[in-house]
Amino acid sequence: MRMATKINKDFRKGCKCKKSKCVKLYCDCFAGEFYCGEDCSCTECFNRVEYEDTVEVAREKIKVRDPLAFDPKIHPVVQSTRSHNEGGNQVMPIVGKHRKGCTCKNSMCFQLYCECYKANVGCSVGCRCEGCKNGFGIKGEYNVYNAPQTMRAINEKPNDCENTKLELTRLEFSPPESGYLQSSTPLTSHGNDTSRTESYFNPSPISAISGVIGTSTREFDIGPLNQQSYTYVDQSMDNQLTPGEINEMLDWNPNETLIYTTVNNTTQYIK
DNA sequence: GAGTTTGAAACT
DNA sequence: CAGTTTCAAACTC
Ligand SMILES: [Zn+2]
Ligand SMILES: [Zn+2]
Ligand SMILES: [Zn+2]
Ligand SMILES: [Zn+2]
Ligand SMILES: [Zn+2]
Ligand SMILES: [Zn+2]
Repeated sequence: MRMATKINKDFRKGCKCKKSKCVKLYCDCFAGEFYCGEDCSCTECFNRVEYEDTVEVAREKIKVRDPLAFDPKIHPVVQSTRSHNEGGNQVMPIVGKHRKGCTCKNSMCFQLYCECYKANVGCSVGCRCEGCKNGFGIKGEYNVYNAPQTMRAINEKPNDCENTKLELTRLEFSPPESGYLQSSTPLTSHGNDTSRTESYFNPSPISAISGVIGTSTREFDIGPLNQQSYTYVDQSMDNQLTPGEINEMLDWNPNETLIYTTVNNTTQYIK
């Protein structure tokens, strides 16, 4: 099964390293396991194919110190799900968490100095930032960007929709404090096109007022064992209200239980 | 472009 | 681990 390919728009702009010789993690090219290219204006660069042995030694040395050094820094957070076929489930990571978290002291996490902000993700429990003002999610604040990792998707038929093609995907998770949140999105059938754009509903109360916050375009593939896989072509966040602003508008208290369903594009609060 | 600020990476 | 230094990018002017 092929893994999803991330397309980073700012990908590979070229480094300007002077002292690291581009064989330390200071160099973004090296850190991303890329050789330096034409766009780089580095000095005494060893991060080139002709020095591949040197590069390999340098990589291994760093891996001894930290085996995860070259792993992705941003881990996806499952925040939306939709059924695609009988019993099938596709989950889409839109947002993520920084693996280590940041340690910002003076930039308040709203400048590109902050690795979380730079990666378009909110600060999470792993961050040790001070005075966090990360617009994607403030550390400790309960919002979709700080979504807990314990999430599961449950597909079921709504009570009075037995004879329809409607199916509900219920996303459940336990908020950090207490409470219980449910979100439902109606099943939609899909055609034979291999590339398409889908909209996803946020599992938090954000969907109650703004609906779509993220879109993705992806290409489907049928791999060995008839497994469905896909490659991301593009992802974007449309609604740029911060989670904090949205939660404030909703007067949403994470300690309260909120249950609602969305059927035929109508949101109904159960209580 | 030069100089400053910043926080991750590297080092002790 | 913690404290310090090094480093390249982000930022400012
Ligand atoms: Zn470099
Ligand atoms: Zn480079
Ligand atoms: Zn280089
Ligand atoms: Zn930060
Ligand atoms: Zn952070
Ligand atoms: Zn922060």
